[in-house]
Amino acid sequence: MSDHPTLGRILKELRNHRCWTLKEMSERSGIPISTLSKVEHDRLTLTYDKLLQLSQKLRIRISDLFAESDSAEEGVTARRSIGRIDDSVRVTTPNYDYYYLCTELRRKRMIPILTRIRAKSLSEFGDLVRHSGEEYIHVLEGSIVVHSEFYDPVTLHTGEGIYIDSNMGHAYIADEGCDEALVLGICSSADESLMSSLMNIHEPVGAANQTVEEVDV
Amino acid sequence: MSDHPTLGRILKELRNHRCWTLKEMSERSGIPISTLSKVEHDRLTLTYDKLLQLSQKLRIRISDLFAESDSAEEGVTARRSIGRIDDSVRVTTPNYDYYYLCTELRRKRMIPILTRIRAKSLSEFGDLVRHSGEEYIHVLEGSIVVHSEFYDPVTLHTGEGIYIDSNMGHAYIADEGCDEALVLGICSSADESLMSSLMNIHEPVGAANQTVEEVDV
DNA sequence: ACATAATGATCCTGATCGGAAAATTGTCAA
DNA sequence: TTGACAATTTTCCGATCAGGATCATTATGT
Repeated sequence: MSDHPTLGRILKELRNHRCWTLKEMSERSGIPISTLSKVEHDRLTLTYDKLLQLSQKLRIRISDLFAESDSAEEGVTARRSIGRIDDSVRVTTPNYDYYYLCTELRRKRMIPILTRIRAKSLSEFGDLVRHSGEEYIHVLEGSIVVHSEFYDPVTLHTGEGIYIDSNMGHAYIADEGCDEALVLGICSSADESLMSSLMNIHEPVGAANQTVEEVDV
Repeated sequence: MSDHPTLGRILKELRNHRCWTLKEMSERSGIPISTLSKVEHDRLTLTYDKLLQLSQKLRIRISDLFAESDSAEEGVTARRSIGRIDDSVRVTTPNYDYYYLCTELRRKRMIPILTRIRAKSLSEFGDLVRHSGEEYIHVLEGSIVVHSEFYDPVTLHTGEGIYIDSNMGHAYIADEGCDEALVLGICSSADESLMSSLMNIHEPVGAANQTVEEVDV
């Protein structure tokens, strides 16, 4: 069992490997010599910003600084999760009610979300939403109008869907004919990484008063 | 540019999405509430050891804490494709009728497929299907029975869904109560072109007599 | 009224971090 | 061998900050 090697050892090996002096490393990284020296002797550790600075100035992956055995997975997994709205995690925003499905599964490549659309006009909706990744939206009940940054609005009825790049501004609003609409959305989680998708996906930028509540968990 | 979100934002999004309170997160991570609160408000950052602690206690990978989008961040794309069954590509197999949606879009990360399920018994179905990737299946009409390699069969009714690792053997058959069932399936495409995914994904291995015909393309 | 959750305000101990001085190591000439 | 001398590394010190405890406040729901 190799314990986590210290940050000092990692930095020292990195520096030796590249045949740098402390001074050279200091100039490249923008971190003073004295600090680097102390880190290498485990008399000091670094904070978030310094680690980030090291990572991008020296072009190291963050995970290397933590000696993380990177993606070691891709074995035969056999996960299964049933998506029922009663077991979902509900997130309400002014425009949508989200029901996150299958939340018990971590690190999925896709995120299924049942969404009840309340907004009925673009002005009511506010700014277009944009985030990384892609998404497919399928209309389950009612009909919706899809507004987007680079296309004319289009109306989708029950049974129809749309696939879009999510970094294009977009907004789904309920069509005039119906009171509310229910859609199934699937968001690609950006880079096989659950977190980065959770970071960016489906958070209306600047939405102030979100309420988050669990339902039946 | 690299709009590096702050550590605070990242932690906050993480916590919100898992629907944890500060207290809960504190207990799980072993970091006191006051510290977490300050971090989330960007009044504080964390040092190496705390970041490591967060990573392993909460089972997050370090790179996620730094919002490191390892692989190249793509440019701004603005694709859009409407998925109507009339514009789909139809593929018939003994067990299923597939309607591939949004086929005009190449290189998508997900593949939406409307599927009409005809098989009504596992014996009639044949061997379980297995392929790479993950998939989410949502029942639109009727109800289905999901058979899989490592789980008991489960019945899904209209409005319910299931997320599975596709390399686990699986089969969807129409429930006895209904004649046919209609489901919306989304397959994660292992970042390959549409064609190769059409070739590999969702083809019962060894299915001999497939008919492929385009409808309204 | 009560409990829970989030935030803010203090206070404190110990750590980060950077500049500058001191110590170490190596090189070369007399 | 000895004494400059420079390059590299380490130590010292002060200003700032991490990080944890505690209490007060506000909002929300029961």
